[in-house]
Amino acid sequence: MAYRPTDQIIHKAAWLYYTHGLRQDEVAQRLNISRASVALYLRRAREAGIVNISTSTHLFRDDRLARRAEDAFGLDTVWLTGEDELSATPAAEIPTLAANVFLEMVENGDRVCVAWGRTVYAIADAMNYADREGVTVVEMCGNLGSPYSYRPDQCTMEIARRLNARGLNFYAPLVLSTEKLARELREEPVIREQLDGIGACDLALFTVGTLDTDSHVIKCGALSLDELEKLKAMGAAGVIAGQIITADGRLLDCDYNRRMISADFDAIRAIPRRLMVVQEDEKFEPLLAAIAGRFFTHLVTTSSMAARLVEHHAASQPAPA
Amino acid sequence: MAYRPTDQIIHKAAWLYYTHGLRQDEVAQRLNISRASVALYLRRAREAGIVNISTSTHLFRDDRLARRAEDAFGLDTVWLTGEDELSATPAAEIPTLAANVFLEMVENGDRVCVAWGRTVYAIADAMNYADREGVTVVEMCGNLGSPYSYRPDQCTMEIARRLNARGLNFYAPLVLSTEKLARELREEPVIREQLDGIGACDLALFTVGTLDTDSHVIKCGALSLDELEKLKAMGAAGVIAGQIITADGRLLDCDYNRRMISADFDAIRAIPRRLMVVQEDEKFEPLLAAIAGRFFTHLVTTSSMAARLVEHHAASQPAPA
DNA sequence: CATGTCGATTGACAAAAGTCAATCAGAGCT
DNA sequence: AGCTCTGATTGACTTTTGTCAATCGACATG
Repeated sequence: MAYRPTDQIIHKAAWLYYTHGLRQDEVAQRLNISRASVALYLRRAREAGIVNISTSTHLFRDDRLARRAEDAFGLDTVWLTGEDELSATPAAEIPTLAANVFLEMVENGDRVCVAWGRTVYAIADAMNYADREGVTVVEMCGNLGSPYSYRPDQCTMEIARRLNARGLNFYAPLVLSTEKLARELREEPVIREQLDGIGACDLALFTVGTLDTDSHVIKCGALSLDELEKLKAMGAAGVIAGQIITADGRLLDCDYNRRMISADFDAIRAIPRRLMVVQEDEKFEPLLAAIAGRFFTHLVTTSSMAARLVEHHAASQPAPA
Repeated sequence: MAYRPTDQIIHKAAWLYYTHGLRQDEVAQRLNISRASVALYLRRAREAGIVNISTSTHLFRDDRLARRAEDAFGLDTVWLTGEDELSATPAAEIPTLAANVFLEMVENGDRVCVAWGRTVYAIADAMNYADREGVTVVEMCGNLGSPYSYRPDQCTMEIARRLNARGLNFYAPLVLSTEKLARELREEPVIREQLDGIGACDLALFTVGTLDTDSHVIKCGALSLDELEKLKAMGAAGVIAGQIITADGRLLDCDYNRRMISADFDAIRAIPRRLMVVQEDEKFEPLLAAIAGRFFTHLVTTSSMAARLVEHHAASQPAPA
């Protein structure tokens, strides 16, 4: 909030250049500094979100397939990246698109809730700096040591930084060793408050996880391969905010879930706008489960995934009126 | 709404250039067009609001004087342009600043209400293109032939165009020749609906007018010099949406006002965010009247005007607690 | 069918912006 | 004071971007 001394001149340079359309040398002259400095300041201004450059994401929504997916699953909006010339590797485009969509969805004063994981981190990384006001970013679930280069709390903090927002971390691990401890921890006032705060959010950003051998929960060591197999036998189909769900989108009744500190599903569904981002083809089944559980209202994914979803939907619900 | 065929490629070029940070020649190569075309498309994208470049207006709010003005008059936010190096002619900076502030205030789905006049037209002219969704722009009052190069309805339409919004004009003149006719016209369903719609707006943009010999109402021929003198003798202090107000911000009880088709003052005050923009030093008295009538919640003006306002306030309300 | 018109497109050149090594200024330390 | 480190600033150079006259192509018209 409080501007550092040099921010004043950066701000002035940005105003003259971007708003008044002066050239860099004119700005330099006006502010009595070298043109090289102006160029530097302008980069700073863009990085700090003093200047916002955003590209409309309409293009990705103006797509037959996206509309059909919206209709099929009753979603507010679907954005798709195709295999066109926009990107060499379509999947890698997802985080960029998601970051832009997310930025368009955040409004001043919003309280937003983010999950964590590889995809969410990639989104944070691809996100532009923006100067929103009064935004708060909270975590959706407890933390976990991570095998990747990031930690869950860094995810939240990075997004908060990009949005010029306040970031609040969860002061709890994701999974505890006993159900009793989890229950007790959930009743701690600090934790209780954080859990209760999730339902009061305006916007959520999250993904659905797989239950493969190289899925997140396994890699983080939260779950052993043995346990995984047992859970799959019990009907585990995907992971939402750390919690295991069944194919019909309900919380799987198992010990693991009971040892968890994470958002209550009703709280998640109480958030009006919920953006789901799915990058990997392997997440087809988990995504179906997430749809069944009505976990999200907005979706960013690949065209091929959307095609599979729509096809599956048509097959399972034959002959509409 | 519906994109013309070439918009697709403009959109793609904008995405690759602004979001992915490719150079123009790389974009050209990727899309199989010449680099010159890319440069052209990018300009179009900026003009059409597919790409938004905006500069934060914080700089103009981070000002002691602005804060004092906010406190003194209970306003939400005040933005000031000073006599610094940002502009050769400080007053000419006002429309630019106001346009940027206004753009920051408009949110998707808003219904905004704009008055008309030289200042509002200058603001429309300085406004960037933006791609808001579901915005409606309505006029605040009836129309009048104008001695300047613009017409009231053009004001509304221009702002609508810049916001990619729907513009609705008032189907009535501002002043009629008899009170009876005005009353009858106000009861016409079309007009009634338009008048009623004003209170349902989310945001308003307007100015306060003077009552000098070269003021708007005179120049437009709505009022003769004789009438003007009489009205001033009756306590006329300024003009809000065509209507004459007294120094304490109330509607002046006169024949002229009764012949008017314009927004009801309570309807105006029912709009949650109301941006007042004042450029000319001569508008000091009218602005005081507008403050007294609590017509606005946000203000863009010059530092010198703000200084006079704050000084006046301090003098009239001595020794606060 | 030739001809005019209008917008889209391009190549070539001029203008503007980006970059980087070198320099400078100040803070902190011995 | 002298030294070192860090970050800001700049001049000189390179790369990228903006512009515009010329050309192309589709369509309408005499």
